[in-house]
Amino acid sequence: MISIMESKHDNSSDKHLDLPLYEQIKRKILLSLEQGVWSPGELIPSEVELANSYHVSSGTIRKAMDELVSQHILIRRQGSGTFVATHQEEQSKYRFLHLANSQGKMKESTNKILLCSHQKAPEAVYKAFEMHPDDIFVHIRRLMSFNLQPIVFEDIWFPCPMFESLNLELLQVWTGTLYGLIENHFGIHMIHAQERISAVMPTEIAREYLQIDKSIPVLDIFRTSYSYGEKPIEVRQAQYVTMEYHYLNYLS
Amino acid sequence: MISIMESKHDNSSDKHLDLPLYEQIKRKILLSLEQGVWSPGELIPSEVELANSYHVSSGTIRKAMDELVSQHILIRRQGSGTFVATHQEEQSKYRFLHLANSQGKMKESTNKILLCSHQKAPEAVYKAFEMHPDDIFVHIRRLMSFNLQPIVFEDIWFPCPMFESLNLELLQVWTGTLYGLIENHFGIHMIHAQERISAVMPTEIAREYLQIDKSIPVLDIFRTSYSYGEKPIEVRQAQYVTMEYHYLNYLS
DNA sequence: CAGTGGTCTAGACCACTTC
DNA sequence: AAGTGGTCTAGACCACTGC
Repeated sequence: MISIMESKHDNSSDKHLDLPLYEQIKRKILLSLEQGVWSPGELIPSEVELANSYHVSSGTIRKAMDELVSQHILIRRQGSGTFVATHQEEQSKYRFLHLANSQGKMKESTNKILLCSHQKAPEAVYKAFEMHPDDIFVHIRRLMSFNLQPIVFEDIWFPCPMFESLNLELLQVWTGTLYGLIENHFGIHMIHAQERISAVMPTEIAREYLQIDKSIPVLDIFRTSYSYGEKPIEVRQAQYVTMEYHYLNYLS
Repeated sequence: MISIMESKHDNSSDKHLDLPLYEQIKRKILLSLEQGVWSPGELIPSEVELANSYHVSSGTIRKAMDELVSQHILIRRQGSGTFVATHQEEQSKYRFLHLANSQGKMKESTNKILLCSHQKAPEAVYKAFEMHPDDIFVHIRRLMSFNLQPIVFEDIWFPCPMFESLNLELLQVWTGTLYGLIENHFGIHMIHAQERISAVMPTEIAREYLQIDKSIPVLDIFRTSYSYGEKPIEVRQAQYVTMEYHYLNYLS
């Protein structure tokens, strides 16, 4: 295997000596994204330009990009170019929301912000961030409804000081998705998340907003979301009413 | 775009005139798998052999196979060849079981078959197969335990007459996974599944086997599994105790 | 019409497995 | 040593977008 360092470049910080070229390039692109060289939605250099600047063939660039495209990190548009993926496109609006009724689809949704404050977080939250009990977080509480029926009640946590400026007014003015706002105001794009799902009896406050009887169990969904660097960016704990809608998951 | 039909072959039933070559080849391979030309675990022809027999370059064959490999339909082993994927490898034993405790992993599991009979199925089941109320199914009931703790109680349904010969003795003799048995005795490989998850109070029979109090809610997971032809092969309804273990899902 | 990504080819060389 | 998949190249031509 020929590394970029040995063969052409004089990039003395290159640590990927034994990795295939396309893997080295993939990591360089990811690093550029992590460092904000290209922002969500932005056009990145064309395949031939990248091939020239990395001194590899365009086939190698394509192989590196193929993987990033399949991970929804980049988006190719034939004739236009390759773009940094964003949560602000219509198609990815429900990418992380696995909810459907028995007919398979969702009706119009509405989002109501119930509160937004800066405060300490419960243990499960600060531990997910590997932070401390006294650290301050932005806490957002909201209610999602489908067809005017309340379905999801959730508490969302972002760490300070990074998200210090996130406040109620911003949230209420913004008309897109929450992840779209995070991209727009902080330049951070969520690329994947993990959800831990269990069945519980709803908390009293959730039950009140979800307008269900206290005998009705709900899904408890604890999500941790990650951006490019594999560091957690957001944690949320949601309760889903699953009488009409269900959590849908595809296994492959 | 040049189709195989127009250019080289005389395959008069080719309907993929406008698809790229690699897509046409991918479908031909899938069709061969569906028709049982190659069985689970079997070695398929090498890339150069396939390139010769389809009259395309090896790069095109690779592109077709890349997609099938990423869908876990084929497995490449450098130096040995390309094989039809199977559920009998250690790595795919838990491919469809998204269960983990807070430490992230599962202890040893044991499977107890509670019953296996041939009978009519409830509405949700025969409808998922687009069959009729009077149709007969193989019904399997089983209990999965982790670390001796009962966690999953499930009712599994396979349609007759295809699975007529599936019986209690077969199940009790078999030491691998259920999907491994299905591959071994029926030559059918499950490639993906859909799960619909909700929170419910356990049924009385489930509660008894899962040894939980009647105040404890459980996950209700309705799974439909598919083989190559996108026709449903198996339906199961499971109840998961989520006090120690949780349903884990990765979003991307 | 220039520039982009999408498809396809032909072939070199490497890494690995099997005999 | 022979055969397999894995990496990488150089270049042709097509389909699509935007000016």
